[in-house]
Amino acid sequence: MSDEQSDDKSELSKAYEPMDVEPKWYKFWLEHGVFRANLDPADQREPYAIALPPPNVTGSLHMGHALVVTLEDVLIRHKRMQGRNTLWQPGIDHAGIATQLVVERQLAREGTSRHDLGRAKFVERVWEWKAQSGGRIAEQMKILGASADWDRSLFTMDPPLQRAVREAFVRLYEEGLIYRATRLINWCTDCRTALSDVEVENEESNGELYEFAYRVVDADAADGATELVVATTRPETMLGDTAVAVHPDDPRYTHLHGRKLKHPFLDREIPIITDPILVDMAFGTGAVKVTPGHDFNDFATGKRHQLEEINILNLDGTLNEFCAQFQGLNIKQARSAVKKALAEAGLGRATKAHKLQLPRCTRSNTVVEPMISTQWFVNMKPLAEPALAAVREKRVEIIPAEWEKTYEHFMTNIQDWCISRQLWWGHQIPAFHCADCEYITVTREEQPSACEKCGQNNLTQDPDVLDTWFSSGLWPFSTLGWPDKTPALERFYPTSDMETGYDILFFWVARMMMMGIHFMGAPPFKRVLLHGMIVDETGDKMGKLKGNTLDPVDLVYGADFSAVVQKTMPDAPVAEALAKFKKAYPSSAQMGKGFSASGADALRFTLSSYSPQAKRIALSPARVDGYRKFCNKIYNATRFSLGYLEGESVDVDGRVPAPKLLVNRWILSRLATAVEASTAGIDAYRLDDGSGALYRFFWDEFCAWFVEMAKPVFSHGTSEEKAETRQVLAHTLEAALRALHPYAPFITEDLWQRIPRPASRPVSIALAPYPTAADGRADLGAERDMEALMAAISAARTVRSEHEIKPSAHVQLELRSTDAKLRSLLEEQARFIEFLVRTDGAPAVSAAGERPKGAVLSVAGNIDVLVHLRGLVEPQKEKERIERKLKKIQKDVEVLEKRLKNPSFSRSAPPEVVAEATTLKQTLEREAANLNESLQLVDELH
RNA sequence: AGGCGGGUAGCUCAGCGGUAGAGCGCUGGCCUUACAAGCCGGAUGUCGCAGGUUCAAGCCCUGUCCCGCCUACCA
Repeated sequence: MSDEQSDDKSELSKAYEPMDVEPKWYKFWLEHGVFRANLDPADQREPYAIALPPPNVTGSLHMGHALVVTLEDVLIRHKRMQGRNTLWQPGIDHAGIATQLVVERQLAREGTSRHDLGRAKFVERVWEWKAQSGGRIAEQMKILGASADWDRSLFTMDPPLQRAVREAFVRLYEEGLIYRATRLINWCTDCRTALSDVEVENEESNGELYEFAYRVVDADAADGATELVVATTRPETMLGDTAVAVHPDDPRYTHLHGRKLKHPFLDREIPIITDPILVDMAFGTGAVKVTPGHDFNDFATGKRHQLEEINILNLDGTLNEFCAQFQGLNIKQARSAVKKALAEAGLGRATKAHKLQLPRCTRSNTVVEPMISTQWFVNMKPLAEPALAAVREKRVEIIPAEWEKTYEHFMTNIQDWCISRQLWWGHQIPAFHCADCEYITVTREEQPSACEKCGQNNLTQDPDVLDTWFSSGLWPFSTLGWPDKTPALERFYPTSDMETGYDILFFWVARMMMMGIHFMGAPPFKRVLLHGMIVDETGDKMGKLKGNTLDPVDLVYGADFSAVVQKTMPDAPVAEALAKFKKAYPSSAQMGKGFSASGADALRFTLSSYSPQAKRIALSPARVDGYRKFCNKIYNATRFSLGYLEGESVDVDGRVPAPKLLVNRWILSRLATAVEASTAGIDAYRLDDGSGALYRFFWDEFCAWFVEMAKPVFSHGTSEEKAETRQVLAHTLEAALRALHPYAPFITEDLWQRIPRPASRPVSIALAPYPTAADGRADLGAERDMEALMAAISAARTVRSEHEIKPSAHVQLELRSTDAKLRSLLEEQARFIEFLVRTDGAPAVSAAGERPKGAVLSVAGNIDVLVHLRGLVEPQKEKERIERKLKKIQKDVEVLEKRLKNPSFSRSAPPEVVAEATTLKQTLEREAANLNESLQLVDELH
């Protein structure tokens, strides 16, 4: 088609094509600087800021990102339209381990390694990689319409942020909150680095509980003290055992108190100790081997009993020189070798199946080993207390509020944070070791010239880098220029809302809270808005292996399913991958060969429509398709409107019209309600309510009733009526597009640019004011009258439809009511009834009368609706239908009657509830009477 | 083991004290001059189970069974 080119004045095609408009408008917004925050001191507008959770530099856009972008963009666009000075601060995280692993894999493919390259060259290489592929995710966010202030975008490794990180580290060190210590930490043997507690994930797996015996030194057969059987899930760690513990009150082992055990493989004697904390008499054999070097509980036990801590592992997880013949084996090999050796020595005992939790590295999925190591730590208690108080005192609100408990639990049980990582990619710790006096100089200087203690310049920087989340914790203020007092920091700190997934509540939100309060003296945001995790249609987590990942871009641009699965499971046969995919998304079966190009707006609307209360968001492609249709609806409604507005003189000055026609008064009243609901929904972080209110308003009220009723006005109305209706149409459409803009920015901009709008409006709808109730006109009388009218029309339509009257056939309609006001309403609105019901001339309105033969009677509140159907009805079918309906009504009436007869009901229930029940019962009874009458008449129909 | 959340129409979910809702699917009829990506209709629920509070209970309380997630662990 030639009419859908980019020329604004061109005729509109019949169907909406998002791909033809979306890229164009994004460019337009950038050109007009629509997304920029204003730092001009003269700008008096109230600020509103969100720090976008910086995606990993390694990442490409997934559904989780799409959700973040959508929710935050709705918030930002809404506030921007409300006249706030908005800042949506974007950026990218350097993602220490993740990025290092990616580049290392790349090197491995080239047959080299980071050790071959050396640290400096390797880091250079990572920067190169970042320059090539690090910007991709931002581009994908733009596809979704993200209105972030891209000019301010930052990378956590950028020099200003490096400076902020050094500053934070040095201050915490000077305050004694950062310290170095040797203790048991989580060690990933694959990443070869220490991990923090939150980077370890526990996964249940089936293991075994293995029992073996230690022989007692100087065994004395007389008192039975020959051996002690211990139970363990990790036999190989016996190489590091320095005690065996029993419960002091355990009668089975009293005779062994104070005795020693002989290590079967090592020249070591192991004391038997008593410890009521470690030992549960009922579990296993009641005797626990104690390995302080490789188990957190044993470590604590060792501290209580001054036991030796022996490290039996090399950094790569193989057994070290303390392990005699087992040296060099990896843990798995060592486990079976130790068991075999124990069995051969006659020490093996029972093996029982046992479920256990394996700690795994969140990055590499490798089993994490507790290991004694010297690391840097942050003392968390003093930081956590004020962060906890801020939430308790409601200075920071967490929404949904359930998460406050989780937050509280974490903050009160918080352990010190191990922040050093044995990696090369990241912020290197600003600590310098003196070769002469071993003193550690911690400094803001990039390269200090002398040791603070001895003054010599024999300094080497600590090789470790900081946990990625250390720099992320500073994000809300480091991005604004901290530690300098910049205008941006002055204006936008604290930020307003922090919106993110609940999965990083501990990783990120808690740390920002602590750092923000500590360094800035105020929490970094006023509200924490947490959304759930996106899962597939069956509720499973998305994962490459499961073949159930969805690429947001595929939904926006459209894609064949075969292409989709080839991308997620490149190594699997297409048929197999396709089967997995269809199983994960049953609704895709209805979608033919693939996803349509739904556009960013449809995807955004979909993502806005899920309740943020839900922990899991089961994304349905069919739902996206539904919102694609909604976009088409908006498009066509505008197309219809333009047909009546273009070329006419429509007075659109932004002032609310004061129409006379009922339908016009009504739609303005509904508009007021809808835009208020949208704002209320967004403000309460219930975007599902906000978007839903507009969806229903636009489709069910504006299109289904208002536009339909405008038709007879435009064809047969007086010129005043036409002018009035044009004005209301133009006004409502313009306001509706503005209301919809935060959810669906592209289509609303495109259409808004085409329709008549007040001269005072800015260059983009994104800068236009968000509509309020004042853009409509509340009119309760109009709402009440329209409800009666719509009910009557629907009742008549139902009768028509149930009797299978062709739409082309006109019927005679009679409307009766004992209410004089209703009668005059129906007379006034006769032409609309005629048009919408397709009646043969205007319906007859009367107070009461004989019921003519061959008429079907329906009830709409206080209006009886008679449709003359002589000769058009099949009596038998009609009879069955009526009887079915009667049964239902009678049941409802019974329930109501029972309730009304109960004396306590009328005594205790509020009067309006009683009145409601009474009228309802009357209506139902009237309907039942009518149906009974119809039943009698059916026989006479033919 | 503790904590949190959930079990409502075939599916995915809203509703959280006053006649059970939405989208998709199903179904009858329509190419009615904005939209067939549409229009006008229809059907579908012992609101996990058992007790209790209340005039009134998906909604509040107690117990119970499933399903998720989180935290901490019995070696």
